[in-house]
Amino acid sequence: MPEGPEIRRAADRVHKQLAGRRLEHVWFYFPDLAKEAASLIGREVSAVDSWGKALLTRFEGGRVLYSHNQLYGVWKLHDAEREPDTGRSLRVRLVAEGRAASLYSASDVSLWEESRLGEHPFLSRLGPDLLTHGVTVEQAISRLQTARFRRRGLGGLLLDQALFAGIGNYLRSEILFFAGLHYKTKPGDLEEVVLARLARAILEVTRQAYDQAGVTNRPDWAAADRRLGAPRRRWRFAVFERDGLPCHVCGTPIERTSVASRRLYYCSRCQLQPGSTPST
DNA sequence: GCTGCATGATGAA
DNA sequence: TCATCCTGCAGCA
Repeated sequence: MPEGPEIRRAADRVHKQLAGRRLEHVWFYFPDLAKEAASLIGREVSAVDSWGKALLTRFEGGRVLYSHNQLYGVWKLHDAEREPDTGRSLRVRLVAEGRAASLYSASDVSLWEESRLGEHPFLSRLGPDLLTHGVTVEQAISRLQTARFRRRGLGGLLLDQALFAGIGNYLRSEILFFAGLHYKTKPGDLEEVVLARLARAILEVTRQAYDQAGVTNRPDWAAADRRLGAPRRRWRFAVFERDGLPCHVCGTPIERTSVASRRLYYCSRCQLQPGSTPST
């Protein structure tokens, strides 16, 4: 569950499982944290939320557990008595009133004092979270026009967590496709109306990924692909991982390239390179 | 069994 | 921009 929307969904699930309940057992794989586990017993889990791809579990008394799943971490919810059947390595287990949440495989976990969370090396560099910080289209536009962002190509820029926290590699391709923009486009070169279209795509695609559990494809396109019996990875996205397949809008085969050392998918006809004119 | 790749991020150059 | 770390897994012997 790697990108922001999926981390948000994980946070929701852990929140529902533990929030308002008192911890009776805490286990950490990491030696530094293991020493502190006992100090959390008896505290209530006050809330679980996320900021970009970071998940924050907050405890009564101002303690916060930071965890980052990177590419492979996963939270599992279960009864305290029942060990989940997974071959993965357990990193964190929180048990409150018989209910448990276990984090597997993640390697970036740390415990913080709420008041010092601003000093966290990763969190301190994050831009606003598109889902939790209620970013508006107007705010997104003005952020894209900020001096330190406006001169950078969107392909690299969208992955920069300092712009907006939570956008990852599949959202990048999807957002650019729905905005009809090429990855080399720079926000500073865009007319107001196009910039607004980009800002809306950023917000809407991210919101849809959250609502639809990571499905960013347009519902009717996804339904059509699904009817053809395509596997999930083929109908989940509008362009991502669809290289060679026809664009849903114009039929041109989707292309794959590499931008900022990550794969990026786009339609060369719907997402024209800045300065080029459409061919007929 | 081994290799390469992954929805991520860092640090050196 | 590149190598590197983290871990799991798909694909291929």
